[in-house]
Amino acid sequence: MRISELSRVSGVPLPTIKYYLREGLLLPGSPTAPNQADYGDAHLHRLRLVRALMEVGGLGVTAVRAVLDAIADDRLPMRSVVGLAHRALGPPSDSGPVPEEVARARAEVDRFLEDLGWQVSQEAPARRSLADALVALWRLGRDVGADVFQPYAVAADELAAFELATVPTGAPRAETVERVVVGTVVFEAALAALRRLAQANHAATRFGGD
Amino acid sequence: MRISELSRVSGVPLPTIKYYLREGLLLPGSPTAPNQADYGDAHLHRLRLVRALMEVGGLGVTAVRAVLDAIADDRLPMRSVVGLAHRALGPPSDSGPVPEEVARARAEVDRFLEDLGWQVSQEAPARRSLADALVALWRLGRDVGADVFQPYAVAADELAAFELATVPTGAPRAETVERVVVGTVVFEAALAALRRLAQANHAATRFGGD
DNA sequence: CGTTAGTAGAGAGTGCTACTATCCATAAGC
DNA sequence: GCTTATGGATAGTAGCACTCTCTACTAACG
Repeated sequence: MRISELSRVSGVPLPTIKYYLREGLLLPGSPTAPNQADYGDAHLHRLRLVRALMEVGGLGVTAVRAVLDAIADDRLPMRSVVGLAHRALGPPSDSGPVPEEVARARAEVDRFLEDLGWQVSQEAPARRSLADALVALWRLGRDVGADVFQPYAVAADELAAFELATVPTGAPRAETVERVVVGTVVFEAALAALRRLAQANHAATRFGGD
Repeated sequence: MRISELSRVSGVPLPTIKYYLREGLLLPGSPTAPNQADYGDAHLHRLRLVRALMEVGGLGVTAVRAVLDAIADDRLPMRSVVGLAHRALGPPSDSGPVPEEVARARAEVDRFLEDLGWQVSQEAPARRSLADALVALWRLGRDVGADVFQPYAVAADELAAFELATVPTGAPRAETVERVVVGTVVFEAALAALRRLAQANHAATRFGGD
């Protein structure tokens, strides 16, 4: 199929597809002439993957490229790919000195995770995200420890166990990797949406009169 | 305290505080002279609230303003405030015609929520977010119904019930409202982070050998 | 066979957002 | 009285995700 058909089928504007090609998010089609190239189902699938990561997951172009590169690299062991996807999703990295409050929160989060018995890389960006959430609570006057997250940790653990268990075992590597990455991104958005819906439901009964 | 002290204590750059004042995110201090004003603890707290919503929650300036206005408006019933906060967090709104696939996903999500017995406003933006997640799965070749979200809905329901139950009853309205809004935003980020950490933990055992 | 529409590739431009810099007149602090 | 800080306002910046425009072609249609 040609680029215009790819645009029509996917619903992505043609200039945007060209932009993705320039940015290396899409592989070039196989050229049939100096000014003509052919795109296949693989391109369509990849384009949809890109859009899902950007629109549902909120990733930027560079983050998407990082994820795609990790998926494509056959030498990487599976769990590194998950780690790389998390790195792309998470905050960029430390810039400048870390306030004392944040350092304290990170230490508390580290201890909390250790108490849970979770084996997580020390560099996982989600550690910092969690610490940032704790700092935000402190700054708003909530005098809490990392153990406020306990109920969330229990729920997250159950969900993660379920998710990883439903990943098929025998499938080819690339397929498995993509499935895990898509699951990470899409179900994160879904979980957030469901939590808000559940909140709205409970708020109706809790604050119904007021 | 003066603006420079507010900047020093909060860690927010002074020009940024001025910007927030211009944008109406912060109330002006009480003027002590034509070019001097005094800021109190309320300003500091509000500034921290703004930063938490932006940095942890990822809200934009306009969304933050909408949330703050909703909090401040005493006439609004409590559950409307929650709804407004959700509206600020969620996708902006429909622009242009809705693809048939999306309409189908929305219908399926609506039926799913009805089956759950949840009482949620038809306009809740989280409905659309959830439908978007479902569409993304479809486009990536996963032939699933809205019931893939079942385990997530169970977890979300438990968490929401717990969260709303821990809101103190007797507190002044403004305090309660802020607590609920902060909880929505901060614990959403925390839950996402914990899910990734739990995934990393389970991935280590699941894909340990590879 | 000619006309029209589509194509690859690449550089420049756009619109938006969250800041950031500069200016000025005035006021605080030593 | 001199340096530094302040409020208020206007203008400028950086980054991002596109989107436009241009050139030199070529495919498809009547």
